[in-house]
Amino acid sequence: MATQPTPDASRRSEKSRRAIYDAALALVGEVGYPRTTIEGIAARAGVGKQTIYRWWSSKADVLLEAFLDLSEQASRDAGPEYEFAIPDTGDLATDLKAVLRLTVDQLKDPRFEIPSRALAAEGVVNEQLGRVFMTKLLEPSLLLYVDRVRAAQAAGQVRQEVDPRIALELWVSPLAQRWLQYTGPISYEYTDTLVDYALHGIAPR
Amino acid sequence: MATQPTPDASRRSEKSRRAIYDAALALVGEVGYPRTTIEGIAARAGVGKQTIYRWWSSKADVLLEAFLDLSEQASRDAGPEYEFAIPDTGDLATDLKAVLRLTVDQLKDPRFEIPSRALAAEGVVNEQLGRVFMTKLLEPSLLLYVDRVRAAQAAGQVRQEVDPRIALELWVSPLAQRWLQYTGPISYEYTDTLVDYALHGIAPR
Amino acid sequence: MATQPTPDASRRSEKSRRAIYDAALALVGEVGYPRTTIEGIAARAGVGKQTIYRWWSSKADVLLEAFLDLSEQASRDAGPEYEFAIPDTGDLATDLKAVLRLTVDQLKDPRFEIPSRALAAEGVVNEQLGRVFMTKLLEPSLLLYVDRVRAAQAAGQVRQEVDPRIALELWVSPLAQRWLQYTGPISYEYTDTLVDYALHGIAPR
Amino acid sequence: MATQPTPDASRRSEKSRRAIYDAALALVGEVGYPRTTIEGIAARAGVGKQTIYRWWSSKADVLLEAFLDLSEQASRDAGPEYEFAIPDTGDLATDLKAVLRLTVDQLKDPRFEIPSRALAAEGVVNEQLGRVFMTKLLEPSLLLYVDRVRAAQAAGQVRQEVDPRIALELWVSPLAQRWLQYTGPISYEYTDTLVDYALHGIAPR
DNA sequence: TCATAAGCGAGACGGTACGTCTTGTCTTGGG
DNA sequence: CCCAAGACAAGACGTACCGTCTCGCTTATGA
Repeated sequence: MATQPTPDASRRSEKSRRAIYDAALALVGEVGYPRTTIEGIAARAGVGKQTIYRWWSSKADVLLEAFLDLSEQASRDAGPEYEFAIPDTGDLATDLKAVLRLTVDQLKDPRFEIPSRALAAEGVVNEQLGRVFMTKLLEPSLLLYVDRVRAAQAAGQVRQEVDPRIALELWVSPLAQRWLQYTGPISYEYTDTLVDYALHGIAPR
Repeated sequence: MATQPTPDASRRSEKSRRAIYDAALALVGEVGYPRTTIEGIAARAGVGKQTIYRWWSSKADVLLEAFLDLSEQASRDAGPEYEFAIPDTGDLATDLKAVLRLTVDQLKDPRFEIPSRALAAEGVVNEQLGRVFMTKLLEPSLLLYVDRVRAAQAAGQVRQEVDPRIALELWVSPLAQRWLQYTGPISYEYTDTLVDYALHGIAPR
Repeated sequence: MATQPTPDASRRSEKSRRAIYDAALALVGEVGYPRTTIEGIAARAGVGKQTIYRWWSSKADVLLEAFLDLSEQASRDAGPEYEFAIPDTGDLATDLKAVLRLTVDQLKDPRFEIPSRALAAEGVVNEQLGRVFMTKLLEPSLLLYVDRVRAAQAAGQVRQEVDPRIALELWVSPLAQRWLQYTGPISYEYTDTLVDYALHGIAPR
Repeated sequence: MATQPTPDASRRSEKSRRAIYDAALALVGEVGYPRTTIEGIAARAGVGKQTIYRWWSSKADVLLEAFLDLSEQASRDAGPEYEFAIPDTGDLATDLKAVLRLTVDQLKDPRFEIPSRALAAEGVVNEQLGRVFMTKLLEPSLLLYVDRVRAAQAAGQVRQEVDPRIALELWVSPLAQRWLQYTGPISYEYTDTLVDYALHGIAPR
């Protein structure tokens, strides 16, 4: 993410950065990722192209940071500890279903959908970006599930030998794939079902 | 005088089509999807650009057909009914683990990996292509799982009320996501674990 | 003047060439040579930039050909043998003065002045262009003087041992320098004087 | 807060000025005028760009002063009254031929040739610069010729009614044009011939 | 049998965007 | 308050591809 001869970050224009984030997100939302261009972002942000090339290495990179910034902002707006924690009512199924319903809502919020879909797509084909996308955006959310599953193990609601990192994929991945690859519709009923199958399996009990 | 709308398919050059498929797959493998261009495919195939534009609507479209063709070829080579059927030994867990191990191998075969990753990525961002990709490439494989799960239901190995279309996502989606989004390593042990969790859940039995 | 991989001249668009010539001359006239850009020419001509880069190697090259074309056109318009011939009334002084007066008029015609000044300037600093400019534009006119001086030698009006190629510089170069380098005003009186000095010298007769 | 309009010349860094002159002349010599950039001069001189923009208005302006400085230096080095005076042996032809031979040598000295050619070219197209170039560099030399011709008139070697300012163009301009526009080779023999033609004309005596 | 109309290779065309370079202005921190 | 350093908005550079458009050249009927 470093550029050619190491520009001096302390002199960086905060105003330009903000304008670039805003322009990038707006354009992706309006015309889609492929038709969003660096020239377009620069023009919309009222910024020279070089200012973009100085601080980012690619369109994907700009958008990734813009989206990261958007997420952080949303977190801050939502209040300190409140959001992005998984509730622990004592009943794992109930808690997972609740969180997944929120996730369904968020996946359908166009404010997030278009840029995150664009980034996910780019990450599929561009491994470097994919890994950053995973690390910075996905991983933190997944860790919350790991914690919740561990708590459930302590409470005797999940078997001790279960690997939480794999367990969470039983509900996260199906939802992710339906969303990303249009392999099926997304609904509260669907996520509820996923949680049930994940907890109890499909075999006769 | 209408040129584009109705090219006469009966006069189509089979040689050019083959050359285009080969060039497209070769280029995607060598330089990656984004740096594969229609001009490049045409030049490599020794074909005029118009010959590509006459028969396909986009780079993604060319690559999709090329990949479809490659898959069919592979099927034919592998023998008539042999491949792509899920075995039915009577034990669902055993059968699924076996098939998933084959899938793991195939995902790591570069012959398939690069083009299918490229198509999957494009499909994420381009809904129309995504749906074709889903319908033509994914769906047929998924249906095999549906059939196998139905058989298992008939044999009393899976609960009657389970929706096979959702059940299969318990093992297919986690694997797909790890592969597509680099969210974790892929191994036989991992897929075996997925099958176990899917069948019996993570809750105490 | 050849471009990268030898474009096929027979397929060249005459319309585009004309449009480029017109746009180039117009722009040089309106904003001057340094602020005339290839992008500007392309935009004004309604032409892709590549069409310019395909056929010309530089802005100077475009303008040179445009100006050459303009000159040829002017010649054709003026009638076959009529223009650009030096009259031969039998009196060298009279003939030279008449031609130089026409030259003075032409140097002051803005239609010619701006582009030819621009080309001359570029030719000063760019030897390759300078030589083409000399060969294609200046030389033909100078040869007319050579012929006229030779005729005068035959008529006994100029000494036999005089080199016509040098002689003509006695009136052409002073005029050229005043025009190019603003070293002095240009008038009929001035050119008349030049002819007198050139014929009879400045020493007492 | 007015920065540009009135820089305080008394605080000007002499070291920077010298470094800029040296860098400018060196770059023009090495890569030619068009590829000499203000950024390049600043970098080479170890100077901020603003230091150039503060004191000069353009690349041409920098180079003009640098060249002027170089000429003055050369004058000083050559001794007080010695150089740049036209000898007066009593014979105008002899004196002019001698001076022109020195001029020929100087025109071929690369130390002077590249920058002065660059300045001359810029002056052709940029009238303001052209006039400064004329006034500061050309005029002083031409005045020497005016003086010498006047002396010759007093001595009866040149006709009284001859305008010295025009007379000198008979030998200066042809030489200048051959040099600037590559219209012919430059040699001692050539300049000698020019002097002869200028003094006695080309008509039979 | 032979014109005739299609597909084809080639590649010029009008465009758009790329990533780089330079301009002239502005800002920061050091002396 | 000059200076070195360099970020900034602006915009031209020359290149790469896009998708459309002609050009001649097979080639394969169908009149």
